[in-house]
Parts: sequence; C-alpha cells; structure tokens
Amino acid sequence: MQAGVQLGGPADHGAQDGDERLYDPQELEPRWQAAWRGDGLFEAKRVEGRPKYYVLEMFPYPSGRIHMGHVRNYSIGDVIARVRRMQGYNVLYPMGWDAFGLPAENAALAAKIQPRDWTLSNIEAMRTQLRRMGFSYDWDREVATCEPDYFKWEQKLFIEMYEKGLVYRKGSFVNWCPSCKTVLANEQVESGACWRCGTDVVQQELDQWFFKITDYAEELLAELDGLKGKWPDQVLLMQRNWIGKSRGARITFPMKTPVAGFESIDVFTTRADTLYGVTFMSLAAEHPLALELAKGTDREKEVSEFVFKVRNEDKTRRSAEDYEKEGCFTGAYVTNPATNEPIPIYIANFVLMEYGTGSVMAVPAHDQRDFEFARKYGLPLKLVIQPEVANGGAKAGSEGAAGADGVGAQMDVSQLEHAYEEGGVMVHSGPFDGTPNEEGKAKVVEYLQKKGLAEMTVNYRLRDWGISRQRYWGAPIPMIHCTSCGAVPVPDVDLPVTLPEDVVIDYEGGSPLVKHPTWSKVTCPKCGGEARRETDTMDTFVESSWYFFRYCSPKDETEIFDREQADYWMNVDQYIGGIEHAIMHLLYARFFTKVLRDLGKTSVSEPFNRLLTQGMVCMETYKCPKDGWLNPVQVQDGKCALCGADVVVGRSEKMSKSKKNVVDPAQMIERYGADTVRLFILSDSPPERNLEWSDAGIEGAFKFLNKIWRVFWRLRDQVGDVAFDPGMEYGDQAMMLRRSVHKVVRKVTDDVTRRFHFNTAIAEIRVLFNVLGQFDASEGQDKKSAAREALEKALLLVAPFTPHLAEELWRELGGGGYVVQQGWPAYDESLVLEEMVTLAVQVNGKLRGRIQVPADADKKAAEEAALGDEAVQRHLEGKTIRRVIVVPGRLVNFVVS
RNA sequence: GGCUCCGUGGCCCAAUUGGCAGAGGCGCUCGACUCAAAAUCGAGAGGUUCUGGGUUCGACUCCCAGCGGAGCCA
Repeated sequence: MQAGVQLGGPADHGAQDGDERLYDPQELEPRWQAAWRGDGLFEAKRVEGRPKYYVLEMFPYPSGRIHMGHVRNYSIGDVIARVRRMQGYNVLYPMGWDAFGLPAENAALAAKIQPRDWTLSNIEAMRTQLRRMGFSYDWDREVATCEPDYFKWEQKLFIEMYEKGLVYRKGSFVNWCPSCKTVLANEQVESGACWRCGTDVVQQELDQWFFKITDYAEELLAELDGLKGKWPDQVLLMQRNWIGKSRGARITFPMKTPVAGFESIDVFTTRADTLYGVTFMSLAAEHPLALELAKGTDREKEVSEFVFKVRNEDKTRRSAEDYEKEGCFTGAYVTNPATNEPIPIYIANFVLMEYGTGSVMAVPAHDQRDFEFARKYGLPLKLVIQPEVANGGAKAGSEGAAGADGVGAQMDVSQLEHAYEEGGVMVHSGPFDGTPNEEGKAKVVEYLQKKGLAEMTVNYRLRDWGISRQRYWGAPIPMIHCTSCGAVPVPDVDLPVTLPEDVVIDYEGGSPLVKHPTWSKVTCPKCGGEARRETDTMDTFVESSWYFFRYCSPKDETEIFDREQADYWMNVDQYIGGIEHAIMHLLYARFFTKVLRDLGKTSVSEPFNRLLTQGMVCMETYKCPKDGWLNPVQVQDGKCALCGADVVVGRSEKMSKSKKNVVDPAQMIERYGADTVRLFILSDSPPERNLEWSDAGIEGAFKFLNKIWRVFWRLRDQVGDVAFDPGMEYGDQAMMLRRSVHKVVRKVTDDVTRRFHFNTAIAEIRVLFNVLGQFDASEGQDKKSAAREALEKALLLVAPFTPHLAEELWRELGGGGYVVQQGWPAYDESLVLEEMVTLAVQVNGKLRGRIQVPADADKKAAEEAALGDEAVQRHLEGKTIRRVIVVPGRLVNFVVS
C-alpha cells in the first residue's frame, strides 16, 4: 500500500488482496498531471472556428496554504473549464496571485522575514498544492501582482487616470494608534482599540489619494439591469443599495453672518415638502464649519470637545438606528429660505460627512432620528404634513386619534409618539397648504429655485474610493511632491516605482517607506528642485480590479494588455468567487473596466458576463472546557486530546482559524487523493449554498471512486473488444441500460452547463454506476455493445469531477487521446422519452389514485382514464364535479362538492 | 443596527414553471459472503417540509408575521 495512505480506513477499501488492479490515486494522479503538463494540454489556444470561453476564479491571496474555500472555488471552475473544452470551446482558464497585503508585513514583524521573500515562498507552496489538485490552469499565464512587471502598468494607469481628472487628493480620516504612532487598517481595530497594544484608536486627518468612482455612479447602477439573470439577484441588490441613488433637492440655508468664508449651508434632502417644518439644522462633526461656528464664543470649548469625541467614534455605529443620538448647540443660526425664520445649528453625532453635504435640515415631526434628537434637547416640533382624511373628515375622532402611533386623522403635535413619516397633505406651509406632499417635493424646490436657493438633484450613497494606504507591501503611488510644483506624476521612463528591499519592518512610527533614509528623496521632474516621493501605497483592491485583462496577454512588455488579445478573450464568460466580494471587489472591477474603456484600451464595458458566488465551507466546532477551541484532529472519541475532558460539540460555522474548525486540504489529498476531495466538495450542496464538511462524506466519496473502479474492470472484462454498434438489435435488458445511460447524460449535461448544480449531477452519475453495478454483460453481443457505450459515456461524464481516474480508465478502455480531447457525450432523444407516464389523480387536492396513460395523451383522454380508476370513483360517488384540472404528464384533479 | 440569504426523514441534501414530498450520500435495521470482522453485494425502516396566518382547485415552492441560524457592512 502507498506510504502516503495512512490513518487506517481508506487503505482497506481499495481492492481485494491479490488483485493487481488497485485504485491508487497517489500513483496515478501525479502521473496524469505530468502527462497533461508535458503535452501542454491546458494552454489557451485560439483555434479558428471555435467559440471562446473565459473561466475565471477570484485569484487567491498567497497566505501559504490552500484552504477548503479555495478547493471548493477552484473545483467548480475546473469542472466548468473541462466541460467547455470537451464541448469544443477555446478555453482560457488562468491562475495568479493577489500578492500584496498586510499579512506579509505581519509575517515580517513576527518572523523577521522580508515581505517579498515570505510572499514568493508562499506562492511556490500554493502553486504546488494547486497542481496536486489537478486543476487545468494555463500556468504560462500566471501573474503575481507584487512583481514590478505587473504593477508597472497599474502605476501607468494611475497616471493616465490622474491626467484625466479621475484621481484627486483630499483630507480624510484614518485610524491612528497614538502609542504605536502608526495608521491601522480597519481589521486592526478591535472594538475601538489597537490590536497590538490595546490603546484607544483615534481618528487622524491625512491627505490621501482618491479615485473618482462617483463619476461612474450612474453607469455602474444602470448597467446592473443588464446583468439580471446572469448575476445572483442578491449581489445585484447589494450593489444597488451600496450605490444608493436617491432623488431629492439641494436647499441653501443662508447664514445670518458669514463664518470662515461660508455665506450659507447647503443640505441634501429627499423631503423638500417638509421644509416649513424645519426647527433646527444638524451638522456632521467632520463638517468644515463644525469648529468654526462657535469659535471665539463661550460655546467654543463645549463644541470642540463634543466634535473631537464624535470624530473618534466608529462610523458604522454612528449610523445605527439604536445609536444614542447626541448633539451640541453651536450658538449659530441659519435662515430657513422659505420662512426666513432663524434655525439653530447643532452638531449631531448621527450625521455623517460622507453622505450628502454633511448637513441635514431637521424636521422632527416627520423624521424619527430628528424626532428623538428634538425630544432629548427640548427642540420644537412643527407638524407640516397631515394624513389625508377619507370621507371629508367623518373618520376623525377618538378611534383615529388613538392609533398605534398616536397619529389620527387630525394629528396633534403634542400627542406624537413617533415621527409621522408617511404621506399626506401639506399644512402650515404658507402657499403650499393643501398640496399633496409628493407634489410638494418638486413645488417647494421650484419656488426656491427662482431665488437660486434650491435645485432638484440626485444623491448617491457611494463615495469616492480612498486608495492610500500607509503601508510598505503595496504598489507605490507614482507621484512626487514638490514644494513649488505641487503633486507631479513620475515620468514614464522612471516607471515602475519599485519598493526598496533594504527596509526594516517594525511597528514604530509608521510606514517603512517614510522611515527609509533615501527612498523618498527625489528631485522634481518638472523643476528639478528638491522633492519628496509619495510614500503611500495603493489599496490592494486596485490590483484585483484589472488582473482579468492582464491574463489575456500576461507577458506584454509594451502596454497594460494587448488590445487584440483582450478583444478576443474578454469578457470573462464565467466568474466564480465568494459572496464576501459581492460589493467592493466587483464594483471596483466594474469601475476599472469602464475607465479602461474610456481611455480607449478596450471596448468592453462590463467585465464579468456571468457570476457564480459560492457558499462557504462549514464545519462543526469543538470546544474543551479547559483548552478552548480544538482542531478536529485534537478530538478523540469525544475527548480532548490534550487533557482528556469531554469535548463540547458546537454548531457548524464557516471554517476559520480562530474557531480551529479547519480541515487541511493537503491532509485530505494525502489520505484520499485529489479526485476524492474534488468529488466530495461538489457533491453535497449546490455551489451557491454553504457546504457542510464531514468525515463521513469524504469517506463516501472515496468509496464511490472505488466502486467506479470495480464496476469498470468487471464490465470491461465482460465486454472485451466488442465495439459499440448503434444499429444493433437490442434486447430488453440492453435497451433498459441504454435508456438509463441516455437519461443520465441529459440530466448531467443540463446540471453542469445550465444550472451548475454539480451535486445533482453527481447523484445522477451515482445512479448510473448503481445500474452498471447490477448489469451483466457476460453474454449477448447486444449487452456487450450497450455496456461499452455506457462505460464510454460514464467516464466522459465523470471526467470533469475526477479527471485523473477518468483519464486512467479511458486509456484502459482503449479510447484514444486524452479525455478533454473527446466530445462531451450526446444523448439520443428517442431513448429518453417515455412511452407511458404515471399521473396522480386528486379529488379536491387530495391524492386518491394513480393511473398509467400514454405520454402523449391529451387532457380529455387523461380525464377519462382518471374517471375509470376505482379508488377515484369511490371518492366521486354522490358528488358533483365542479371543475377538472389536468396538468399533462403530471396529474388530474377533480374539484367536487 | 442596516442589508441579505437559509430552515425538508437521525445527519448532509433532491424536488428545475405552484402539480404524486424523496434522487444521491452518511447513519440505522435485516439478509448474503466470512471461522469472525472489515470491505463488498442485496433488502428495509424512517415526515408537523421551523411556527402561525393568507392566496389557490392544489403550497416545500408565492405573500404577511414570528422563531431560529448564517453572511456582509469602504
């Protein structure tokens, strides 16, 4: 037995002693992998007259080892790629590495190893693991985003975008640890504190680079419609909500006296109809006027304390509904443009600078957040929308007024318990009294527009994309800061801007690039004076926003990608990845594609034609009362391997290192082989659903491959060299086998090409092998012929899932060439159609009998046959038939009384 | 907190357009093979489709409310 097969179990199922034909995945899998590679079988080729198909999986971060999430993602993609090849497509199926990112710096900190060395050795290790899985990538197209020949083009694109006005610089807040004196990524902030030293994190304003994705907000939203039916509805909805388009108005509130150059404050509102109900204004703590308004007054201290407190709070929490609303009066006033009333200005903790204008006109009677705020600070409510009264007010009275919200036909401000946010007619609104509020939204704006104080506008929740990271291990932003010329792009000849390798990664005082003695010291390309290189690197989402273009011509040394190649391969026909990237990665990739189009580099507008978002791989969790979370291998017979205590089995959750409920793919490959792992990871759930990993499940998959192996050899020996002859006379048994085979081919084809429901496809293949397992072809030419047809088709069907096993047996069957060079099996329609079908017969929706009718029986014939059934007649006795519903091929239902 | 998804035999899951609740796997029971077991082969049992309402001739499927679980949130 193989040295690699250990831990008992699977080694024993292989075959009986003395049988030379042993299923030994550890031997045959590497052998076929070498053969495929040697013959360049998976190189993307452009064969004339064949359609192209581009299959892509979201490329991995090279963490060092593949995990089950990768295995699932890539097993799905590999099945699709292999099926398409067999169907005659020119398939592009590449793989690469999203190689920049924070973990490399953390490793550098922990293990004193350079991020680059750590990353490259991880890539090496993971490539070996992926090869061992037998995935059919074109490895000649591999890219690693941390290599200068990749990010050079990203830097060049950055400059082109800068020149086109799509890149700008502005102040923005970052998480800052005052103790480590460094910027923290969001994932390094744990409940408001630094992950390493526990110091409270503060918000610090830094000048940072932004991509103007908001310029494309409308197009990014509009083109989602064209993806309907091709992308999961869920993802489209999440993108739509993220972009968050709302129609409303910008309304200008003049200031009594200008402050810091501001003569007025603009607000964005979707409820211009409530303008007469404004009783105060709320500003975000980040608003440029927040500190200015109280400057030099007796409120200055209180206001600045409040502003700094709020600025340091978590933004997600600040926008939560149950968040305690707090505010602080600035002492300043604006004027309501409609009524000329003075409106007090507050700083409010729930207003965010990023949305709208960072200032809100507060209408406490008609907005719940404003309502709570007004109650807390004793601010007045003004009711300006009344529900429309049905039947001329007849309904008014105690009943209406005592409604759940205290809102009746005639609402009274003093009795409001919640804001009234629904529609109605405008009241206390000067010239607009009696106007339905929906009409009022436009009319109020029109009225103010004449004075230049309002306009209809559209607002997006989407904000510009901040790409500056105060990190070492990322693509340097190719800009130079000159005291006299300002920000100047790095000249073309100086690209790429590479990272210095002689850096010290520690955790003190910020980015290693800032601390490097010489790297940032340069001369200005414009004036030749002393200048400083930009030390921020780009968000790693930038690299993953265009890698799918680079795969089309990965070695191009003259431009970002070869247009002719990209025109041929793009778009990606099928993209596959985790749902966790439903928003940002996909939105950024869509944005970049449109930018590349507008820069004249491609004609493609949307990068991913179809999207499949796969579910997570889950596993039970194990906890020891003494030793905490346990890895599955640390649990033996329900006891903790460390201390012997009873282990508590928790519910199934996403595999994660923190919960230790991980199963290492490498161990599974070593134990069962790649084919078994691939088969199991696809066989229990459809791809979009979560998958429950189980020992019993993988064991079952391994047993099935052994069954294929046994059934194959027995039948092959029975068939001998008899070829399949479609014109032969087939007896009943051979005919039944042929019918089963062709039905399975139809079902599997539909499942793997249209629905991607690999679990049901595998179930169907199991059915086929169950049938084959009971089939005896030892006598009769017709049975031998049918059995050969069945074996051929069965091997081709299972090949995308278990390619090594299929390849081995295909050769043994005498098939020429490789499996991927064969056509995808076809089925004969006439063998699939049934002559007779069973119909269910219901009386008043309850099943009362079953009848057999010819498959092509019409409604009348089906009804008559149903009436002839004894059990049905009993239930119809003495009743009047009111209606008869016949669903052809399904059922007959008598509605009686 | 917001947004989203999921809930079917003991377990993982099928049921494709609203039409007979059960394809496949795991487990369990019985039988065959075996000195015995494993593996293998054969047979079988197993249901409040999370709960409550609604629409319909008919609901696992559609709608509403609730319960439970999970994911994402610059």
